[in-house]
Amino acid sequence: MIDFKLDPKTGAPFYRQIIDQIKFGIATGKLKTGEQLPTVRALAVDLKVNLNTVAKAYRELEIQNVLEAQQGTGTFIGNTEIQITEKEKNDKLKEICNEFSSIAFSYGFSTDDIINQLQKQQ
Amino acid sequence: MIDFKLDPKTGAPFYRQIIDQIKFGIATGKLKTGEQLPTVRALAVDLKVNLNTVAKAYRELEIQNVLEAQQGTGTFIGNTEIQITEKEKNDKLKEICNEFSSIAFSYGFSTDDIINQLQKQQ
DNA sequence: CATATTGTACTATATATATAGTACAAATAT
DNA sequence: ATATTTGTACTATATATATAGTACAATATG
Repeated sequence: MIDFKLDPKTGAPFYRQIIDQIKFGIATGKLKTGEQLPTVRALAVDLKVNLNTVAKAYRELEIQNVLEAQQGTGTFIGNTEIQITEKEKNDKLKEICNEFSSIAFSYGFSTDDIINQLQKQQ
Repeated sequence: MIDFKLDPKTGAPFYRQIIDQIKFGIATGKLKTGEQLPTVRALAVDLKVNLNTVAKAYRELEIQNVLEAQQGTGTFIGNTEIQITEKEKNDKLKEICNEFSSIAFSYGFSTDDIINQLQKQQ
């Protein structure tokens, strides 16, 4: 289970921070297919936010087929495998990398800084 | 001069992203004391945001004694040294990389995919 | 069966953010 | 002097975010 944390300083909306952490949790293997997430009410209490804020995050991820929600039971990590072509994948990767390196550059970081950090993360 | 960039997807307010980039620019030596920033109108056009949004960022930084504004002339980097610790710099890089990789992961890319693409870009 | 739990769906309200438009004061340029 | 540029200061409006409160439907539990 993820140790959810909200940071008001970033300016990023709470519901988006929740979304991010779930996605990252799945990506890094901390959250696995079929695993149950905290209930909307439990996570709301835990993070000291409103029930609606958690529900919004879960709803958004359900629309993206990342989560599967069952009324009366709970919300679970889905089993999403999206089929896309190699070219589409590569274009997307380029797009993401371009966007993020330009952001990192605007903060004065170099490509090497990014690469070093990414290697530490894995 | 900084190459300002705004990212709507992060959820961080534009004015705060501008503040952040100026502070980092000073901290990393890209912006030096006495240097003139773009006029509020010029930067607003450049970033495709409202004049008020840039003005808000500049105003905030003037209150913090980071910038000095002179009506009719322009806005300049003040002489107060911004101390950004290595830890703060590293945290920012981590934050960017986390956001970066979580998005890339949600598209099915691995850290190696990202690193390879970044190295191609260089 | 009845009850509790869980996700869902509303309304209402408050605050923050961003835009649009306008206007003015101070400094500069012509 | 006059006009332009620049920062500043408003009003008004729209949207996004978050909270509070309430209620309901589907499922699980006793």
